[in-house]
Amino acid sequence: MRFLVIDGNSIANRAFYGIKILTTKDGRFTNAIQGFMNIFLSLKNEYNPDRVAIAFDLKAPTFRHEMYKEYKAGRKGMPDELREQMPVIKDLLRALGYQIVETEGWEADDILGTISAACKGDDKCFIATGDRDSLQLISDSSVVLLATSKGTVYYDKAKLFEDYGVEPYQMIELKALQGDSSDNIPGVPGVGPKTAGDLIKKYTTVNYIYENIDSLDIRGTLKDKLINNKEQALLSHTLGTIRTDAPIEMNFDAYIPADIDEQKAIKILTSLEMYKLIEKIGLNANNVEIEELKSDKTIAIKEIDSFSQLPEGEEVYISAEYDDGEISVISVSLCEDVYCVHNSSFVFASDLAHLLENEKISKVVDNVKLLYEWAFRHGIEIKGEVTDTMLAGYILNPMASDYSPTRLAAEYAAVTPHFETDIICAQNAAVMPSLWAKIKAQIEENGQMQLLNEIEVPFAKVLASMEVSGFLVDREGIIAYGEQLQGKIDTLISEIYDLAGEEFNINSPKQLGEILFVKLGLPARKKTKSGFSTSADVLEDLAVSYPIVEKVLEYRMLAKLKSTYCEGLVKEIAPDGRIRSTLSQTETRTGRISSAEPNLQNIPVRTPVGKEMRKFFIAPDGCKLVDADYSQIELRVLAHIADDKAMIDAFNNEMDIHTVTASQVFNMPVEFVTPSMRSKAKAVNFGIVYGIGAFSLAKDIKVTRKEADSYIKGYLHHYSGIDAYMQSVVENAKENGYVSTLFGRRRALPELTSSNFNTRGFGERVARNMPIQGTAADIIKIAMVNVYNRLKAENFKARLIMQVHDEIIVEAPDDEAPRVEKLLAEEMEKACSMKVKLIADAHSGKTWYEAKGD
DNA sequence: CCAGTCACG
DNA sequence: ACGTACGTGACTGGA
Repeated sequence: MRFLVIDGNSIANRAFYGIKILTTKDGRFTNAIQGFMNIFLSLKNEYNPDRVAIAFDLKAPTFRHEMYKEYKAGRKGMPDELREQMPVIKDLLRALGYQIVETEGWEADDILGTISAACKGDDKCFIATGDRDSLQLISDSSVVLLATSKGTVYYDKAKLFEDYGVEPYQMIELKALQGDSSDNIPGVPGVGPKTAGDLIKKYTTVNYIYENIDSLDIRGTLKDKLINNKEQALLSHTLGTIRTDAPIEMNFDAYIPADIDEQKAIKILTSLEMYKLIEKIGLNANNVEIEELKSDKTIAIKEIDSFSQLPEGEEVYISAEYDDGEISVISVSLCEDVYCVHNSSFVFASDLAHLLENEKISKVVDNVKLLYEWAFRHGIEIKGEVTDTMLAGYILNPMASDYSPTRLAAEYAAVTPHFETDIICAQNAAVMPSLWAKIKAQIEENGQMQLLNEIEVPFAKVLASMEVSGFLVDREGIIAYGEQLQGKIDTLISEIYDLAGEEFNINSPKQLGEILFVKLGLPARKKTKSGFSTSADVLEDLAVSYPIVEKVLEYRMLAKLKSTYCEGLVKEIAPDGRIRSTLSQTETRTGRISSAEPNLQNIPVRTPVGKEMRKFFIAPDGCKLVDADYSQIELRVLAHIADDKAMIDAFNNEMDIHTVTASQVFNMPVEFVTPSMRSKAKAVNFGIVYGIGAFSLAKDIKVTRKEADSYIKGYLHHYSGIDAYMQSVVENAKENGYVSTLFGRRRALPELTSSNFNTRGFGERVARNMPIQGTAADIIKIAMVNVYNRLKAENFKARLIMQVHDEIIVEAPDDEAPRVEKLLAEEMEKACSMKVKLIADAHSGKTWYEAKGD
């Protein structure tokens, strides 16, 4: 028999504090549930038990504690965010077929004790808990699986002896002497882990010590302390002893897991929005009847050979599966039935074109960017009204990671018909009509229809065109540069080894920390859980005094350039010499886009060596790159949203904002502002946008916290509109549960209701930042859609190829470049009219390096 | 698979 | 008393 017995309270606690905040859309906390299930499932998989019990405390004091409940009274109650999750964890475990064990007046660890004590011989007991108290339960038949912040640690007698040098039962003796503040067990004052360990290793038990106190080699103050606190020590011994006689079901066959109640489990998990977990447990939401969600309608999935068999309709729902950019199978729902066409005939594309180019048919697509890309590659234009469920899902909740129709249908409780198919895009198409009805209503209610149909959907087409275009690079140039870097890297490596006096892996922060701070004895500045911090801001301070540190920093910079940029980019170059990044429209929580495989939004620019990389991003022969970027878009947006007169005036008078800020923060005329003052003011401006604290600002610009604090005070005093805005945005967010941009994009902020100081602080900073970053993201999207449309309408050959948050890159024939520069700046500046005007600067050149202009 | 580090806005 | 700036993605080492 293999019995897994779990301290439910303790594991839930671990999970709650170990996982960052998670909530459902309507604000129910779920992080403890999620974490509990992750731990539970991995334990179950690893130890494959045939009996399982999950024990929970049942409030009222136990006998053991009743006598001494004053000692327990100091225990912190659990926070509400955790408390509300406990019943759900129990319900879920029951639905999955496991026994919950709780007995009035007994704590979970007594239940663990009772079960483990009954396991003898071949009956093995696996005790899972986050509480070291339970280590006393270890025996030849019982082991403890201790959940820690770093994972689960397996404790048997040997491991316990290794760590504590005592037998399991002696854990009680240790605790009786050293006490446990978290449990309000007093122990003997002045005796800590060290003394307690020594005493118990030598004399085995507390009783033995007291019975022989005068004949033992214990003297001085220690002896006095022991004698004076004898009663307290014996009391602590009793308090620390886990009982093994809890009145629970002792016929262990009762703990054999029962069958899963699929209906119930899926219902619970769906309401928790834990779709991944449904799969992980091996359930399939689609195969299960969820009465409330299923309509009585049955639809057919019809696999047809040709689009000519498709009935006519005015609104179709489209989901496709792609294989390397080509559609392999596409499903079209006309509300009634789903028609599924495999790409098996040479007329597939032209047949599909008839559907897509028919402007009388409106299309609801599940990922319109991919369809636009397919259409671009086939020279097809999608006509008629187009909208997208994925983008709609993102607008409603940018915190999700999966926007597939089946997942969204579960999230939005769409009424789905009965259907049966293994084809993914058919499953998607089948749920799309009801899903679209649901989310459309929600989008309308939120006033986000414009955001969806006039910004995001048209923007998807722009992104598609950029992805199809790609960015031309100089492959040979990158390779040559990489070799050049390698030469310097090799030199640095040998110099570093010389200075260190041995060879080691410089890339390993662990080994590097060991060399620098232990072997060479450099002054270590604390940091990180797992050892010394070797991050750049720590090393920079040391670099002036220690050549090896300077070399390490240089090594790091070059190694990064070589591995991430030279090697990483070369791998991604297509046969036509172009790099095609994936641009995601639903990745960020603020409305920005993200670029991946490769990321072209973080190509070096801040250092001269790094900036060289941009010389390899080029325009083809006869073309130029035109690059335009916004000047201070986020601060301008902030000035507008906060309606801050001083900042608005500064911008509208075309002042340098950092200099103006410096003159205010340092209280002097602009002409006396020094570069160092300007750079500090710049840091304050950035900090303000991020929701700043004095501590972090001080760290960033290396001034005292007090000074940093006075900068911020001066800033908010002068820019009083911003001061007022920063307060009101948080207040409103607390009231509404979300923040939003000028264009109605929202981000929910469940963190604001947290009782945890850090979590709440994070929520407040996000509340201050998201409307700014998000509005700027909205504006550049609008600009890009307008640029795209104008380039097309005015018959330019120029095409958009990249976006880097406040910067747009276009590839244009030489003769178009000057006009494109103008067009770009113009569209960017008029994308949004605010109290502050927007400024965009455009430049062109043969390479990205040249086109950057500064 | 995560933590540490570092590239960008 | 405590931890401390927003948003991303890629690479490396090591559990």
